[in-house]
Amino acid sequence: MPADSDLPNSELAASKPAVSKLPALWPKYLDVLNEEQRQAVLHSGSPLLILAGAGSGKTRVITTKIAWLIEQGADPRSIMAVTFTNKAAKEMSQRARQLEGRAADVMMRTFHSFGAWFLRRNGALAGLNPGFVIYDDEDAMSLLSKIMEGSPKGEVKDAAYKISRAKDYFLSPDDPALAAIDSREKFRKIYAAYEAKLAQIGNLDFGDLIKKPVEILRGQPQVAERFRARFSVIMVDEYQDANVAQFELLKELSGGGGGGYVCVVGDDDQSIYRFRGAEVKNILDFPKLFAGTQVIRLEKNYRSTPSILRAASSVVGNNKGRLGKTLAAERQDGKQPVLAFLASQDEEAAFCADLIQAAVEKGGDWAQWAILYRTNAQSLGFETEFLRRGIPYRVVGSLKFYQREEVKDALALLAFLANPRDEVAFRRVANKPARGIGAATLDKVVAAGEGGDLLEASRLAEASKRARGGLDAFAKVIEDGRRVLEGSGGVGASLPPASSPGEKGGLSVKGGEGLSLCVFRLVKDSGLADYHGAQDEDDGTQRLNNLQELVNAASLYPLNRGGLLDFLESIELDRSAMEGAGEGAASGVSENVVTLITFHNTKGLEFKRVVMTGLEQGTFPREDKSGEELEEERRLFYVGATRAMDELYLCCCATRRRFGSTQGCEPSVFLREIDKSTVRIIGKRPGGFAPAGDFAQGGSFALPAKNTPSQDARDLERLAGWRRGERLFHDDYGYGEVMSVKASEEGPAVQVRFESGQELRFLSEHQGSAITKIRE
DNA sequence: TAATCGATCTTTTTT
DNA sequence: AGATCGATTA
Repeated sequence: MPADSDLPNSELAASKPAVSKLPALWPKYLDVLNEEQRQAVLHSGSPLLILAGAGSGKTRVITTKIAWLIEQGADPRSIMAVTFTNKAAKEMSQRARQLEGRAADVMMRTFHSFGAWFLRRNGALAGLNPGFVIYDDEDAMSLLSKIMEGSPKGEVKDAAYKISRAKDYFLSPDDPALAAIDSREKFRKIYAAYEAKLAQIGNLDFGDLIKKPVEILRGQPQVAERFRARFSVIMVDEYQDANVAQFELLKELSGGGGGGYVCVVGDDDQSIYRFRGAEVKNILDFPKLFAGTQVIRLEKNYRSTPSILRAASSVVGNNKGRLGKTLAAERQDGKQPVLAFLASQDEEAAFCADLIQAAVEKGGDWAQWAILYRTNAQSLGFETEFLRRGIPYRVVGSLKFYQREEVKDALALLAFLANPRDEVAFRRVANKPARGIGAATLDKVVAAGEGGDLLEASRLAEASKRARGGLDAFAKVIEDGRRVLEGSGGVGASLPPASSPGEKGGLSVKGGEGLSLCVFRLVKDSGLADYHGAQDEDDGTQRLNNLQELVNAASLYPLNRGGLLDFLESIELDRSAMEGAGEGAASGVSENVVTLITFHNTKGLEFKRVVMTGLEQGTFPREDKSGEELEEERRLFYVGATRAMDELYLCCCATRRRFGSTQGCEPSVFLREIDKSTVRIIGKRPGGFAPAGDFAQGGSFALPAKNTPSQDARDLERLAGWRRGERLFHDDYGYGEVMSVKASEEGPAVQVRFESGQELRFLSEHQGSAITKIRE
């Protein structure tokens, strides 16, 4: 748990680390570091930029540095370490504590979590509602669609995206630079209206969690002073993913480098969040904006074998906009990376399952394996196959749980309880389950509320008799919930819920602990539990179970307003928070299971064995990415490949189901770019064939002996597995088309013309060759 | 106001 | 293929 007060630690804030005598353990901690790592740990004074390649011991450096600073006398509470993901924050905190127990008091959070923390304490100064609830993208969309009523969904989506980007770039509606995002006056107005509405409701979106703190720090010098005094050390991990607003926040908190000590760590080759505003420029320009910056490069890779590293580097090397690092492998070479051509995505799943099962039979752990894919949707095929074969797995961060309708509904009830001005939440649940409140009535209530308390408004607003009954019922649910929460309602408060907890309806409160009681009460009394429970009956879903999980998760929070806000915040900011919370399994402890994960989510992780799947044009890289976007995809490939310690597998399918129909795929450009000498190519490729004559380099060729000169063309084509006009991909020559199939002394031979214009003759039926058939 | 049936997309990636 | 959306109908 991070320190919870923002009071300055004046007496300690000033204590700058001074290199002096080392306590007993320290030689050990420092000895395991290489020269550059040690320099980075011991560095002090000027701003520091650590350019850390993949697997170069970045986290070790940061955590050791934190421990070192504490050891040197810095107050842990004066140190702030910011990351981008909760997972990274947790790991950093854990590892730092292993080195130095007092690191538990260091503020280690994500940027957004820090922003929320800051705003709860200082937002009131800027007229913000300290009881704000955080809107996710979906909530922001529904708010916007109300503002843009009548516009097609696509336009609303577009506007929502642009507003989000605008905030990433620290642009307000009145900023002239907003034109860089959308120059239309119409957009500026929409953005302004959205901001006004959000302010009136008193809630915040993700972008606000960064942007508002900057505005407060700029507008309220005394607050800025307090924070600069409080934090004398600020460290940022994964700095290549910082957006402009986050950079501004860093500047304000650190006093522009003139105040505390600033240390950022990043790798331009691993910048993969440009699409949401990350600016590699931040890392390139850091030395310019923080005067006197010292740069330390960590270029020794301790994670991967040389051939894995070479494969990864050969691809990312095709990018133009790079600082250019040369990562040196410190490990001995091991198993060559394998490039496998598969016939279909089903074979891909089977291939992965085969690999894993074979390895586990030889005594390996499931947990050594990770399956990587570009989009979350791809996890399904693997899940099905693994389930069938009994391979234990875990899908990381598919964030499905909080996107589920029933969970969003329950959260909306809580959000409305926390903030009765929350129009989005109100509209979502007021008539759920149906209480006879239609769209017209909802509008009436919102209008009557005039941006104020909608609970009050639902009591007072004019409505038809039927709608009146519905509104009263809804209001009662919320009022009861409030009474439970405040515990001050005398009679009503400590009383058991109207429907007693325990059995009925399948939903229960375990021991009636904490906030669970309130969540249970709301979900039950609103009728949501029964409503979704009925759905389960109909189509065998698990909605009630999901609601139960939510109720259980709430038990960790106290039954009061603060607990409610904390609960909602933790859910919005850390969607993985609930993983494993439900099954009662020992949470936290890593289980022995295979990891299914998107490329993006693997950042900062490592696995002994990694399978990169879906390496086809259109899947990875996605669609027609080009220019800077293609470079980002390439970096994503690099991130994925460098997660592997011992073994790396690359899969490319000849066909893939997309939108219902099966389509032929061409191999990813990344496979053309990859250094072929570092990978072993395999593939039970139907119709695959071997290069003939001069091109039959090495390898064991099982040439078909049969050769019947009398065969007609059709037989030959069947024998060869190729027809005239078919398209194919050759690892060395690229795309080509079959011109003819003829008999030869060595068996059926296929004449291929490549895009380059070059024509080559190949023999058919060969294993392990360099050609893939492209299926339409 | 709610339910039902076609038409129309859908898949980025995350805080 | 499946979900989602919107217009049409009860």
